Amino acid sequence: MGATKTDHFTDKQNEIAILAKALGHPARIAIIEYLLTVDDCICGDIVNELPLAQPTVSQHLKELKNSGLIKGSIEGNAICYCIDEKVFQKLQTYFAKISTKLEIKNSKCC
Amino acid sequence: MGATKTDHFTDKQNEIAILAKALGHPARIAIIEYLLTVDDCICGDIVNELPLAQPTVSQHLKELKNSGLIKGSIEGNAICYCIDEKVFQKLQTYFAKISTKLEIKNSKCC
DNA sequence: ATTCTTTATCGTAATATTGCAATATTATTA
DNA sequence: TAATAATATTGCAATATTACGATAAAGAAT
Repeated sequence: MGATKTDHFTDKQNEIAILAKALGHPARIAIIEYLLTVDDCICGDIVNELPLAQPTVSQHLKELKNSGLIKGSIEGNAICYCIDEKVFQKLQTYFAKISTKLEIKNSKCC
Repeated sequence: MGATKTDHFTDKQNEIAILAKALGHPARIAIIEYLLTVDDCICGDIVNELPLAQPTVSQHLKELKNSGLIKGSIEGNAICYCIDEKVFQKLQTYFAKISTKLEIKNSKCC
């Protein structure tokens, strides 16, 4: 009834699903891609970059942070949001494994 | 509101977001992982494998299919659902690029 | 101290998702 | 053709997400 039944699945499955879900919105993809291009990662710049209101961007940043994909640190008056490399490594490894398994299977399917 | 503003983002961003969103539920991760382990990919087997009712699983399969991650083909009375390798390749490439960019940046951040 | 700047939170409306029972659909088999 | 089997769809309730205006909070600058 609207609530995901996380308890029926493995920790790994839930973990990947949480990360994928956090990336499941174009605004959050845009935030990640923006962070990849800049050295300074000031929240205000992200807000200016996106075609959404400040509270909306703040909410998206919160979700990315909750999932672990980014972390924020106070930088004087502003806040600096940065990508957590380790978490993206995890995703890369996961999809690399899937691709490898698919090659091995050699798709005799459908 | 509550509707995602896809028109403000690039096609590529929307594309990745759609794929990530489709993987943003542990049941759908479980389905993908199950499909990786079997040669036969019969819908009924997926239903039996998952701790969810048949209509719920059918719905999850529909979402995976709509996103392009799997495709279904009629196999007599049953339906065979298979992973679309190309789409997973796309995801792998995307995350590999991100990891590379992160390495180059060498995280002077935060 | 007051004002300004920056970010977060609250409140709320619109929409989407999750889950399942009941039912429909479609192909197979008797 | 009727009964069976496998999936899909419908309808509905509960919850989650998306978006934004208004407002709060916290530090910087005057």
